[in-house]
Amino acid sequence: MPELPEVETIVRGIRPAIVGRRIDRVIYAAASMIRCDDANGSCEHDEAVGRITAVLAGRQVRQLDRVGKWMFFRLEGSLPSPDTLVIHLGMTGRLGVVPASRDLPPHCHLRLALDDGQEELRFADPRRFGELHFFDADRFRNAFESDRLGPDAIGLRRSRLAAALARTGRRLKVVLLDQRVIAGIGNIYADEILFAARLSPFRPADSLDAAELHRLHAAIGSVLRRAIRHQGTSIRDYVTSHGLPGEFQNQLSVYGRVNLPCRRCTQPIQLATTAVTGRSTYWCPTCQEGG
DNA sequence: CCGACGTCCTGCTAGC
DNA sequence: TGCTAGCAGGACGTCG
Repeated sequence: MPELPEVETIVRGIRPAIVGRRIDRVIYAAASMIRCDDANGSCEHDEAVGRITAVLAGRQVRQLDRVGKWMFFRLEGSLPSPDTLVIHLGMTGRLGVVPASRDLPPHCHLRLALDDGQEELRFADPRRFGELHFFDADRFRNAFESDRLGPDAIGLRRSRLAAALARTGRRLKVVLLDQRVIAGIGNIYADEILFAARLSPFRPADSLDAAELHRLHAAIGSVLRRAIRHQGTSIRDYVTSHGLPGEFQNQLSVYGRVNLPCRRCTQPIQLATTAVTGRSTYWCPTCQEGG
């Protein structure tokens, strides 16, 4: 589902509608989706719902950040450690600020009334792979981030990428998907990036020479930025925060193009399902070196 | 350290 | 037309 470009598109869409506004009240929060971390450790579900229901009401959203596929809603108050609401969209999550009068989507797990009650932030997720977290202090947010997230793929330094690749013999595709190494790349963009870099997904990460490393680093930036410009990739579930599909699915080089001619060399695109995490991997054996 | 595989869920679609 | 198996953009855990 949403990878970095889709989450970035949603963040850009929601930011003007939510930053600076007050959460009037928590209309609904699904117990099974919520976790929170505070000084007492991690609490889950029913207890978490009680906590966020009590704490979010009346708070202003000061900032909305993104790291990888995670969104961080920073709330004013309780300085010097603002509280943070964290949302991950999983595979099928949707997020938007909509008029409160609009019909509820199926599987809506979070509803926050904003300001005068005219609008709501809504999170819906049929498959429920998404996650909602709440932290009441920066140190919990920081611990969460350093536990699970590497540097964001946008703005990643080449030296940092080089160091991460040099220390493992895992296949390139697996490493690109590892959120602790680089945050934000998922199955679609891993394949697109490796095609753009002309590197086989099956290459060991520590086998790249300087030119190949340069190509990979450049491809990460260019593919993701291009996808953001096109509002992300809509294959089945993803829509922007305005409910519209993205456009990047029309620009894909390899993902979903099994047996179609490679746009570069016209040879058929290959699909591997079993190798590499059991997920589908699309690539061009002619253009991508070292399979 | 690494890869393979199972698990959490629901909904859509390809194929019989 | 109708049913069902298989598959899906993610992330985490376990096992060998």
